Amino acid sequence: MLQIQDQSLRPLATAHLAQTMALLCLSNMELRDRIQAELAANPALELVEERVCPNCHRPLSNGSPCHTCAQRREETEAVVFLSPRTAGARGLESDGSPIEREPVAPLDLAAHVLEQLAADLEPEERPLAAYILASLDDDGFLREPSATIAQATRSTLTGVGRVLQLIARADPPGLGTAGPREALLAQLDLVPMQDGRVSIARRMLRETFGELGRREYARIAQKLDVNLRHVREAAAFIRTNLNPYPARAYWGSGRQPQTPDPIIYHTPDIQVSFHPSSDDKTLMVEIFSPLAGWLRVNPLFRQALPDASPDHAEDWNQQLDRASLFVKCLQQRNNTMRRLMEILVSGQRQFILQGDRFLHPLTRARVATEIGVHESTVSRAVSHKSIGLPDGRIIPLARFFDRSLSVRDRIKEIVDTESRPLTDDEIVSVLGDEGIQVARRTVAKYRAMEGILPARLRHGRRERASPRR
DNA sequence: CTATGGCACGGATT
DNA sequence: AATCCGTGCCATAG
Repeated sequence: MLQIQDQSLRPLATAHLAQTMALLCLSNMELRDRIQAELAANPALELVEERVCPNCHRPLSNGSPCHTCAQRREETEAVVFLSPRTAGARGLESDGSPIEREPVAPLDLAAHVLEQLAADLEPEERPLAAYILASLDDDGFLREPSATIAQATRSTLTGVGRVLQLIARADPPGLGTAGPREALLAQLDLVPMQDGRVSIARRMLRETFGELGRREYARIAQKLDVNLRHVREAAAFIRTNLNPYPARAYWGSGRQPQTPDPIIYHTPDIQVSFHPSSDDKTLMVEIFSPLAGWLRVNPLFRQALPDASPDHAEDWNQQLDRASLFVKCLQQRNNTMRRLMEILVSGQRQFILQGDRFLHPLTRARVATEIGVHESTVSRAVSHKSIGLPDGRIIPLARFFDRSLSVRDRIKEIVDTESRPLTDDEIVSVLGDEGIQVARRTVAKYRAMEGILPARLRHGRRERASPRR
């Protein structure tokens, strides 16, 4: 008897493991879809929408985290818990990073561009150019199809095309294009140095624009059959050197501090913030749940089981097993995520609070031994997850394991504060003085990753302070 | 001649 | 086993 039970349990155990692994590498959004699919397919599974704390299952009055769970363990520096708040899709540009619309007065912009084009425009093209510039929206895009414009201004289609080309190449580059993608492409054509990074960037914009917006670099690398590192470099290049909304560009003295991440599609899977208790030393880490509510095996289904007709009994049993397995796997996933985050936030506290420079070197293998799981488990737990930091930034969880981030951050600062463009070799020695030993070639790579142009091309950029001359 | 990017290699990481 | 990362070497642009 026992033998039989044992044998029937063994495949269950491996199934358990396999499914836990499969669930572990899903992001919150993916997990939500997965759960919904399971709910639809399996009547034995039930979603209880009652608001309870996912940690202790005590009822919650409002939507806030369970305070008994969030507040216990006063002495620790971080509290990690599963949050009853759900992470769903969010509006394109709602909270988080307020996008300040800096409405460049359309007239000024138009005048500025017209001035530049004066030399290249045939006299009879001037009204056409003016018409186009006046039709741009706040972002600098042209919503009207060329044909309509040609009709309205009594010009030819080719004429419109020619003027559009000129406008797109004028000072805020990318004006008059159909959208962010086209604007970026137009700007890309103007980059002085056409190297591999630029051509990858171009392909990324052309073929995998959606993935780029979602930061799915791995998928892009796969689709384009390019090294992942090159994809990252190209993405960084786009981010720092191009502007998806041409009319919002400041070509003034102040860099563009508000451009970094205008495209945020999701809430993070995890959010770390300051604990609301009086001292602000304690961090609070919420692991968002994918759905509002919690899953369990439907008790009614279980009760009904003995009454099942013989031909259904088999099916029902199977569904029941499947449902309880699924619930267990989810619990396991939660457990692993919680332990992982405990290690991460306590080990990388400085990084979270003070920025990239303070990321300590950390490997997945070390974390794995620390929490006593296989390293591939850690790998899965970390992948495809994003985490929101107290300062509002949303970064991939995998960045906690980026070995070169702190050095790259330092290089960025060196370049930002340099009085004259420093060569890579000079940067090497500056870093050396600070005790950071890296090869010249490595500095070049990091520079590329950050989208920083080489010293020679860093000269007089961004000095167009005012449109007037 | 100098600064920099491409390629490729070996060791570490996943 | 596959992939990533730091580096050295070499070609090339300026």
